[in-house]
Amino acid sequence: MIKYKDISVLESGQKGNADMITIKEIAGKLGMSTTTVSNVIHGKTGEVSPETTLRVQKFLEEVDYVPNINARNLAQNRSKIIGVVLKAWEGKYGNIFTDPFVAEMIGGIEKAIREKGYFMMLYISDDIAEILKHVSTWNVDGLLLFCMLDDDALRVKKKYRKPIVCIDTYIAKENSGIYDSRFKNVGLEDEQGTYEAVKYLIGHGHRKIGFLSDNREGVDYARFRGYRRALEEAGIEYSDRDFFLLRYEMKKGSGNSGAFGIRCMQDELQEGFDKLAERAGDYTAVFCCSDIYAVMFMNALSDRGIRVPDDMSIFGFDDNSYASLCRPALTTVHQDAGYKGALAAKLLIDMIRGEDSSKSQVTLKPELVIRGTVRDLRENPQAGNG
Amino acid sequence: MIKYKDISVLESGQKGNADMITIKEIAGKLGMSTTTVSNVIHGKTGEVSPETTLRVQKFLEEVDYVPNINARNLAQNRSKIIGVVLKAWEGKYGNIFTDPFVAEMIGGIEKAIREKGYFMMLYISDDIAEILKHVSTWNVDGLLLFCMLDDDALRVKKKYRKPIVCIDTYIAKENSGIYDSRFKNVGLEDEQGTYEAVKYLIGHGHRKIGFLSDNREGVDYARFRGYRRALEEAGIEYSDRDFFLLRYEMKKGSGNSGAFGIRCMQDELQEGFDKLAERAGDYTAVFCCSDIYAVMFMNALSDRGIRVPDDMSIFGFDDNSYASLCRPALTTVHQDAGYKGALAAKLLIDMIRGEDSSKSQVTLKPELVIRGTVRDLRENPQAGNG
DNA sequence: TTGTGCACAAAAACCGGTTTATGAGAGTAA
DNA sequence: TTACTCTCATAAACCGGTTTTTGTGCACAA
Repeated sequence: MIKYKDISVLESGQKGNADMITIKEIAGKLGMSTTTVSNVIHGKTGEVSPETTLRVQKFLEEVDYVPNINARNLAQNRSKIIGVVLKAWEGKYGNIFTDPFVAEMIGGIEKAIREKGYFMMLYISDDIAEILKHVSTWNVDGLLLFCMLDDDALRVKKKYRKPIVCIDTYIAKENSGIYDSRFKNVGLEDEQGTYEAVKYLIGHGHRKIGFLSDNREGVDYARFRGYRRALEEAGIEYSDRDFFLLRYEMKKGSGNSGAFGIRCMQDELQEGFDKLAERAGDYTAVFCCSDIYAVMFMNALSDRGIRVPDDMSIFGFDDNSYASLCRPALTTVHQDAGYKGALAAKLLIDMIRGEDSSKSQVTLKPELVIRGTVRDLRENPQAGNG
Repeated sequence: MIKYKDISVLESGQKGNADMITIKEIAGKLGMSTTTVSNVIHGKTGEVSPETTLRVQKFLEEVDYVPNINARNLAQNRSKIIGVVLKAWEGKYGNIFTDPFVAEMIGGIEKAIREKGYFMMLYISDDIAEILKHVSTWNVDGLLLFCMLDDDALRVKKKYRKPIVCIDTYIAKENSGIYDSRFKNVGLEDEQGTYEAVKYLIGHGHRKIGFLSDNREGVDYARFRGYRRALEEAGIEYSDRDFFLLRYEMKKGSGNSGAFGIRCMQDELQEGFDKLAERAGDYTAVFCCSDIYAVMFMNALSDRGIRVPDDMSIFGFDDNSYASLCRPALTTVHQDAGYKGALAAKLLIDMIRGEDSSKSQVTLKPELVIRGTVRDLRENPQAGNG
């Protein structure tokens, strides 16, 4: 009976979001077209006379006009939102943010995104199918992927048509062709960093050196290669027993049955370390793939009376806040998580803006940070080492 | 010359987001109206015949149709996004996420939001003006505020017309009227928790008890009241000297010049604790307003040879991951940050959905967690206390 | 006087969905 | 036969912006 238009005339535009004034209403009240108002909003001087511009600006200010972002995004086919996706289980040790490395990285990402005038949508899931489903609906301008292995990253790329930057994804050689103007990676020289760390241990007289991690993929595998290289170079033999593998299971009965390694439930991580600590006797040093694991391992050692660094030396990785706060402070491989995240975000936004920076991969360099958890076993330590 | 429509006819709808198929195109290819397709998508059986429904569903599957979220949001005037806003300086100790309490809370929030089918936009700023500016443009369905004092929360409420839940905002009595169906708060019995902690210290023979914090507002002020109450009850006098106040400055020269307290730059926090530790001699125990400060303070003590708990007892607050990982493990007041965040998110989404749960404030109860940093000073300790 | 170009503003198409109003045809009761 | 209801489908309005196209009036050159 009554049509939309009639109603809107009757109620003079009081529909929908009642307290939001629209550009049409403004144009109506000022007796001009929406184009003119829009032009003023976008600072298109030259299209509008100075007087009109001023009049519009004043009015906009008066009514505290805020554009409807959905309408704007629809018209411009963008969103100014960056999707940040972590592929992670809940509770490696609590939730993924509790890992100081992740926390620092997210902080760096958030800041970079914000400073570039974008916004950040954060999404965590272990289920790649779920991730794929959402990724295509979000309509975000770009994607930042973290904790994602080859296959998953490839699948996301196939599904999502806009720019993507991965952090710490190690694309296998056979897939390395996927890097293009729409897909980049920011990583770290994990292998080299670990190589130098283990070389440092060897240089300080260690020969029985364990390698501690919870997996054999991605970043940790790169670190493992560095470890192996350092051992080989020093003529030290490696056996699988030297791999302090801690497999934890999300749910009872899950987890692929690896040939070796300690198993534990995700919420009983410390128990897993306690068991690993039983094997410590044969070693003088253990390289740990993350600081947090290093700290938990140190606690397990200390609980059985093994002192660090007197009885056992520990090398960590990341140099996160735990490393400097724990006592003895941790000797570790430093990487700047915040910077890494920020860099990835910047690369992504450059891609979104079409300012493409030729580089398809950026690889940062780690640094050793010597603190108090490595003992010098040499009989005549050379000067300058400690 | 050539109008839009002509072009679209010529190119058969190949404009805009080239790889996105629209509902109109689908309707065209199936020879039906968009209404019908839309009805199928929304599961409005009863409106569409079973055969048509099936035919549409099959086709949607085939072309892997994904609705344009901006168009949908515009039409429905919603976004399915929750805005999570932290008012924080960068780098209290790194960035705000590095605080395990915040990290755990964000984790809880993210999970709750995701499980309810919403998405999370994260925004951090110390600048309330900037926050206000964005808050009104985002068009998110609801807002979760954290680290926000009275005034700021009120200003946000004034600017943003949809549901808001604050976490740990202590609305002063004169403003308590702001709680309504659009505004709630989730908090903790901070005063009571601290009261019990300090009472525990007193019960273990401590009389000279310091209170350590970096501010005198919000949550920390509530804790301070609990501390004072416990002292008073035990007839212990308090002087401002007992307040171990650590004021840190974001930029040189900023910071209101308080009457007392140690000052330091934000990136020299440990130095600040070192100075605070100089005053430790007069005390047998210090209650710290957060675990992270407790750990840093303990490190400062240990650096000057003061042993915990032998020479000095420490009580923390939060029971975050540092508390259990540091050695000696920290005696502290436990609160479940993840749960707190999740609860706030759930409350908010209930409000968005119109399922209002009468309660305008939810206050959780803390618990003491006794570990190894408090010494029993009594000459004849009663049985059952450690 | 007649173009021609320019500054400015308005009209209308468009983004891609959702939703209301309308209608056609079949079945049924009066 | 008429009227009414029901089912299924379509047309068209609508959300609130942006952007292209068109139009008008005026100055200036030919």
